[in-house]
Amino acid sequence: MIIELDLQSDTPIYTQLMNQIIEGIASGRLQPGEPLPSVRSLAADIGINLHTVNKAYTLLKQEGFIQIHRQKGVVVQPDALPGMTSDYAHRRDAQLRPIIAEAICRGMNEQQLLAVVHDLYSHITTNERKDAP
Amino acid sequence: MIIELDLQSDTPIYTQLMNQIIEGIASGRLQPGEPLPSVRSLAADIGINLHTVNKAYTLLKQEGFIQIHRQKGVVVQPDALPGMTSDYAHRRDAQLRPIIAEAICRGMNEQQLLAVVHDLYSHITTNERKDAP
Amino acid sequence: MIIELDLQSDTPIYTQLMNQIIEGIASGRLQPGEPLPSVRSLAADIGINLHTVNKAYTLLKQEGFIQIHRQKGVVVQPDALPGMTSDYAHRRDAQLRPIIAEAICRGMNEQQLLAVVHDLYSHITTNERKDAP
Amino acid sequence: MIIELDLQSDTPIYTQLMNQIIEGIASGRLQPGEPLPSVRSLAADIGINLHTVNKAYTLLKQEGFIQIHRQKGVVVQPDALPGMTSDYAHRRDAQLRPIIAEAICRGMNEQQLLAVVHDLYSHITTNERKDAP
DNA sequence: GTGGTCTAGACCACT
DNA sequence: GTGGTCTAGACCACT
Repeated sequence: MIIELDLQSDTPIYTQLMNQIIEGIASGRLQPGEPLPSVRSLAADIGINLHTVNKAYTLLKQEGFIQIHRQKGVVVQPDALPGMTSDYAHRRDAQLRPIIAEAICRGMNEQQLLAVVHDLYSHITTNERKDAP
Repeated sequence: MIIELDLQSDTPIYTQLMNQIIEGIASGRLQPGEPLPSVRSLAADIGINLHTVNKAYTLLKQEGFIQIHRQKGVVVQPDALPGMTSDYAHRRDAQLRPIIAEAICRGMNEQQLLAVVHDLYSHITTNERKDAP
Repeated sequence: MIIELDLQSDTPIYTQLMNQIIEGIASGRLQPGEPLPSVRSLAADIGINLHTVNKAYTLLKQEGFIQIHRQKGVVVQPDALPGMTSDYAHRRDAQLRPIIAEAICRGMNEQQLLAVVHDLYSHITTNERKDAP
Repeated sequence: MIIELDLQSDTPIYTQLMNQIIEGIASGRLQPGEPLPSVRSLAADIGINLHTVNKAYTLLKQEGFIQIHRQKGVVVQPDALPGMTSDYAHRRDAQLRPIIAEAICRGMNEQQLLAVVHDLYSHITTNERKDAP
């Protein structure tokens, strides 16, 4: 899987890395049980600090998206993925809320906003590369 | 308008403040041309530092949501609000993308996700208090 | 003479007022010896504070662009205008310098910059309204 | 690069700092991709507060003259510099206009004014020290 | 070590 | 009284 980072972004690198892996899982490009590169090799591949990869992996493990085995290495969660806890629902709404509010201010009506969400949803699930649409 | 901040949150206070004001505008609770409290009085009201309010106001001004008149104070943008630039569209998509990806991982299908967006959209535009839903 | 102020600009109103009057003189729309409105009437006309007009007039007088007579009121300097002191030359260069530096950074070559200055010079001296070009 | 500030000037320190850096880029003394001192070290070097440097850097970043990498520090924009947007052209003209008007009032003809601009342009691009001319 | 955020407190320009 | 600027000092996230 190709990881694309923007080192100038003000989104922390470990967050970008987490997002890329989560999107990989969402799209099916990363299958349950599929091995991920080791902390060391991934850090070397994309030219970032070991600690940064480690932080991303640790958080992904905490949230249940991956498993880290001392010997076998890192794999995409082979069992049930996290699911829709109410904690998650609150966090999701808190993230969406300001985005939707800004969209309204900028003149998007509900149809337009739903269309954008639909497009992104389709785009992710149809397994295309990030830069495709 | 009631401002609700979570000082424990890892979202910076000035960002929360910006979001609250943007949502106020989106909901119609803040009308174009309506005066906002001065930097000092708002800071005193919500018990934070004047500079933090100033930063939020300055950024909102830069993005075109409010106007700052040197001595008259601050008002909600009375002229055209920012609008849908392509810069904005990219930023919006970049914000939505990881949220949607995580929703997919957690088993939300498209209908459920659109329903969540619909609810939040309606909720904001029907001018309810934040804690209502 | 029509005064155009931008109350939202971060240029102080008194400075804008000074600039408008200086440009009026430069263009010939304001002739030497020509009377200017009183502080009171100008403030009323353009809807700003007395003190603001007063400050602009006082500074213009200090710099020699106008005369203020207790009885006769305010007139455009009927005698020699300020002239090119070395103080002025330094101030002018200090003002131009950062503008030129930014123009260079943004890719303007010398011809383009000189053309812009030429256009503005012609524009002012041909006595057109501000929004003409 | 040597930074020269006038703490007595009524031009804010952060503006002077921005101007010096922009002129450094214009002159070629600061090359694309070249690192700039950290907020803290520059503040210490020139004896001003860290926040003042931070403000200058943040604004330069917003205008696209520099990049700020979270931990690696600050570099001169290695990619394309801002360029000539119409926003910029308007701002530039608005800055030049009162300067030109005053020059006219003080008796400069167009040749003289163009000569001054030419001299400053050459002076900046020939990479001389500020106090040279 | 780097920038980001926040506080507390001060003085100033503008109106 | 308003926002703008500056200082001093602190803690934090990130790498």
